[in-house]
Amino acid sequence: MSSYTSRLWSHDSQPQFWSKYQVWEWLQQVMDIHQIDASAIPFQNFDMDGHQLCSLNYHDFIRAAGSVGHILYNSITELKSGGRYERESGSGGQKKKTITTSKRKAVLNVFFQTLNGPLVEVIRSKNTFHNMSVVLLPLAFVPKDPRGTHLWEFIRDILLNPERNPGLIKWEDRTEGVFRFLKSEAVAQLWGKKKNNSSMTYEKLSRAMRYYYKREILERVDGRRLVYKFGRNARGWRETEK
DNA sequence: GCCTCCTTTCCTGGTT
DNA sequence: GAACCAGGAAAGGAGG
Repeated sequence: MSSYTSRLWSHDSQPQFWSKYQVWEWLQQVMDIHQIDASAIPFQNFDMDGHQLCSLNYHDFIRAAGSVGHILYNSITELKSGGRYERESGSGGQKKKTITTSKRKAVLNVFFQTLNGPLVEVIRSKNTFHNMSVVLLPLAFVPKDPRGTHLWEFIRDILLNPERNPGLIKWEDRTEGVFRFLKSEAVAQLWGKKKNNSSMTYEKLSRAMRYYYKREILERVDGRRLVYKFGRNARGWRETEK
């Protein structure tokens, strides 16, 4: 009785009463169980709550999710009938995934925004699901950190939305993720404003940036002042993620 | 209350 | 000399 699926779906409300978020949870669940690549599911077609989801017929699912549609349809049909959805034991003998309640709760802290936005890679780590994996999701589906936006995300968002904050930071090499601060103190002030810290300076901000080197969110760019580069653990800045 | 994470602050020393 | 870079150390704040 500790399986991920039974924990998730046995005590939750009927799918008819799911929120949008719970629909997303369910999609995640099906992806996990069936080892489906997230890119195979067009999430934008499932921007709906449980009531709307349950009103879809088989053909709607095929239209919305293509080859994965029948899996989703079977899943939701089982859940609507009050059953627990679990993957039938296949020839591969794959183990069912498990997740603890506390981790589940961490996921439930996520909230929804609108569905417009680029696709970004999301690392599922100990704060979400038990296994480290990477999935591609619409930005609006990305779990928000309860602590708020991280500095590197703040920087990334300025780069991705230059019209909002023109002339602060610019790409030096878009494909490589290299960028340069044009107005370092102005960026620091903006960051400070966001954090309600009027004493923020570029000196302090840059120290925080340097901590990202170790975590490979940023990479060093030797010999160039005010120049940084996104590292392998920075997500959502690549054009291909849109 | 303790722990972890993510900064924030201060600092020293080096480089441009 | 100013601005920036690098990184150690300690502390703060928030969530789990």
